[in-house]
Amino acid sequence: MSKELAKTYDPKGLEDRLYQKWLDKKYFHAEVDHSKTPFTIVIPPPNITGQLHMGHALDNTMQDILIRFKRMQGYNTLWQPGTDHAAISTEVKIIEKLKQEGIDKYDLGREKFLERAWDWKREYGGRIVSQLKKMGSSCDWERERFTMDDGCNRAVTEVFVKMHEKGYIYKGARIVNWCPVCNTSISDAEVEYEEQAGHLWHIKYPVMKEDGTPSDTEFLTFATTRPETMLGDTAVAIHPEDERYAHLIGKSVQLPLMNRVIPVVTDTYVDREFGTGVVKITPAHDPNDFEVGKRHGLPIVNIMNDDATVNENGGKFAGMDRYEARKAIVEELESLGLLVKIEDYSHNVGTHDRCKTTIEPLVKEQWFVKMEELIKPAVEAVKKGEIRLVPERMEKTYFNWTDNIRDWCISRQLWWGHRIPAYYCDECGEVVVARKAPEVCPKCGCKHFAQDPDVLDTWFSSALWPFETLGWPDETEELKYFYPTDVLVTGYDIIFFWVIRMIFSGYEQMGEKPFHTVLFHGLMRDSQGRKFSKSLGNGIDPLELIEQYGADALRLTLITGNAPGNDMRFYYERMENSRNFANKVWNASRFIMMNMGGERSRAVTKPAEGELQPVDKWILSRLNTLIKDVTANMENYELGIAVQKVYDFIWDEFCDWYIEMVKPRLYNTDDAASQNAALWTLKTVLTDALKLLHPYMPFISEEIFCTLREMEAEHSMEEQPMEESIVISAWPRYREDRNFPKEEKDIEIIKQAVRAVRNIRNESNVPPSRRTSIHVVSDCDDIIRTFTEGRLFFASLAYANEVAMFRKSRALQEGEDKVEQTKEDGSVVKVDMEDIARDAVSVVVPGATLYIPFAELVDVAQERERLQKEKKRLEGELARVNGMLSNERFLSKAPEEKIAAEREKLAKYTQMMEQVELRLGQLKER
RNA sequence: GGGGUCUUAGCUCAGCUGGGAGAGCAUCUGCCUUACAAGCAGAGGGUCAUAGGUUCGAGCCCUAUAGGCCCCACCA
Repeated sequence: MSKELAKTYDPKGLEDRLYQKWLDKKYFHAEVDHSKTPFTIVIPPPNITGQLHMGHALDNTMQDILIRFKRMQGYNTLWQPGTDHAAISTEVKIIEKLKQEGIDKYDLGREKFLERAWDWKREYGGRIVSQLKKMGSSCDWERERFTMDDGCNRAVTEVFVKMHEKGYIYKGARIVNWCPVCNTSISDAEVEYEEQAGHLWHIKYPVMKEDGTPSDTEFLTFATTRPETMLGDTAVAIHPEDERYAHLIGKSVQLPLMNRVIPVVTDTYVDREFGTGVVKITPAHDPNDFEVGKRHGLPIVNIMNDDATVNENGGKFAGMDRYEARKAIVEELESLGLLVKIEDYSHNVGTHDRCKTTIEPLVKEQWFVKMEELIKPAVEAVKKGEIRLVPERMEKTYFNWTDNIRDWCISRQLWWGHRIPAYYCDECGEVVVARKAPEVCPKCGCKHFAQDPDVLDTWFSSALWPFETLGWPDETEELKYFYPTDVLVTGYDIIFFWVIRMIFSGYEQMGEKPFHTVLFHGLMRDSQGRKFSKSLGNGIDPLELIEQYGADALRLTLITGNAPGNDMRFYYERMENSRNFANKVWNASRFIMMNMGGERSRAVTKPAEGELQPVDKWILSRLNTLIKDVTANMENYELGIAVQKVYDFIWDEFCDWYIEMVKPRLYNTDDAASQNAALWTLKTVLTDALKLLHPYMPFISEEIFCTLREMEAEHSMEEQPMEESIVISAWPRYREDRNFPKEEKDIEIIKQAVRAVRNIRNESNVPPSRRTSIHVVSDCDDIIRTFTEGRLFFASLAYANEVAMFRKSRALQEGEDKVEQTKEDGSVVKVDMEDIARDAVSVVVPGATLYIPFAELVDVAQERERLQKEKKRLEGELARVNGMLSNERFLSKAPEEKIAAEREKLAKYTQMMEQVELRLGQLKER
């Protein structure tokens, strides 16, 4: 392996190589180890049909960041991976594929179909996994699971049987959401409501006379959005206190077209204000009507086949599609004079979230989970804070669902999935729910059983994911050690489908929460804020982005500038910026290594504290603060904020300031101790910065870390050797002995001074080639010392061609009137301080004033304007600070530090004001 | 109908417990300076949606209004 980094940063090759190394070294593998604290995340299992999309990329990046962070902190981390069989999605895909081959699902038969499904799983199930690896996900792949592997199958059966025994699972005829295209029932959560323009048909039914014949004059008029369901009407309802219809209570109406006589019932469900205050009741095809029907003992007339055509109960309309029938029925009613009017009406129509087909409410025998009791611990857990939702506002959404919970329809009329462990006796019809097929009917003793043909909702098995993947229902060591898991990371869009169901399942089966924190992220959108979708063709393939920019850049892009739970737009510009940052890190590292190794090979040793120069202490201190802040942010799941701080530190403070400040020391002096201190600081800061960056950008940080380590092994006398990989290195710790507040302050002042000089030069159009002399007057010893002894300051300015000479002077304070000035040819002359003051532009920085001769900065008018602006600003600041400090309530209430800070500001501003006024006075004199 | 959320620089968004308005991109100026032009040094640009309120002090807390987005809900 080469000891040097390649000339240019190129993530290609590098990333795959490192990932393979991590796998070989088994860094991601976790074993039960009671000497360490576990930290566990279970992956939201991607569908086997799936391909990596931006949502996965974001989701997995967040999880990987947390896992890598905790791993470095010394936790025994397990990121449990796996895939989901995705019952309906997969089944639809396979049916499509079969269709292309000209094969019909039903002709093929269940067994053959399942074979095809397993083939599919074997072929494509691994695809998403290899794509996750491309992202750098540090999952324990040796523990990969699948929701339909043997263990999960056992778990599902176990839960089903146990809950059935407890009475939590029951079978019953209920209104279910039926998808006529997918030919299955679906749960409430899978129904998506869509506003559609429709019509409101006003129809009237004749009231029955005493003699049993329909009246020609008296009618009950009502409105409906679905006239075709009238074929199944079994009553008409009015409000019990509606005086308009009081005389009709107990009477009947004739159901036209079917010539059925149906009763008029009273029910408070009817809203007197809406329409005519009359509602037709179709118990078989409307959830509300179903309830009304139950209350009044009305018959249930199902008029619809599973494919949404009218069945034999629909009389002459039998065989028609639901929309054809609607048309025919309206026409016929019109011809009978029973259609009053048609209004335009827009209303919410339920559609199936997978295929967008309008769902049909139907009465069906289905399996349900009774939610009332189950949900209680799940509600309590969040209320008591046992489970924390991040961001907190998700609790509202959570409770909104739990408060209005309805029984969960779990049976699906599909083939791909967990088959329901219910068996029906061929002879007597007895239902046996058991872990294994029964041999003998407990009721009639016969030996022939047929298993329920239905399978379970995908989410039934997903709900068990946090414990079934750890070995449940067996009491494995893993289960005892890793459960409850720690954090669940997922999008807020599946809070109902999955999060809540995992929580109540955890409490029900394990008697314990499945995780203590749920970290929600938002949805990824395109640059125009639209969802990524196939039909829009606006999808962006994360794999292509990785190919072009690298996984590190993609990860950084996804995590920056994003708050938990907020949607995020994707911009290529941001990818470029991330890649540029990676390049920056790469090059800074190259610079450091160039100086450590190669021809100028030096042994870097830990310097004595006295050998560290103020700038060294400054950057070490800044790093120390950074470590503290970033760690706190990450522990609080503020990943975007944390990485932003690392980014700013590396690019701004470390690269643009520290490295520049240190260059002259390395290039222009022979002071070995100083050089060593600089190199040691560079290396130390880089190493820790890389560690802070590693969870976000694992590949580049590892590559640099390892290269550095090799150099280190050769050149350093450091007592603590670097770890063999950054993956398993120790997270940097905040150290009191690396706090240098004084140096931090001093260097901040120097930075301000440098900026001020640059500014003036820039504003005054001083060409870079032009050298400028600057004289410093200061009452601050520290600054003078930094300016002089820490030559790096001059040098860095010189590097930027900003300062040629620089001499200390306390002339004004000391009463001296001459300062030394070194000319370019090296000769030293004495210059009158008064002359300098009069003929110079002054730059005021805290604790010092810099004078730049006018001769070199010509525009006096501009300078005056600038000073006046500055004066105005200072006046504002002073007013603010004075206001605060003269406020008694502030003084009594505000914390000491704050008051002290304000006092400091007051002093600072006052001093600055004096300088500005002085300078303005000088300018006038001229 | 209920709830959530957003409105901050030209664009997209950060801004953690109330105390000196930020980033990326875009624009303008000047630099090929021996890690990096995927770069460096600067500049311009904001009455933090509107109106009230609490507070010594509000982008941040409260109320109302306007507009956008999202979720939930059985008004036929």
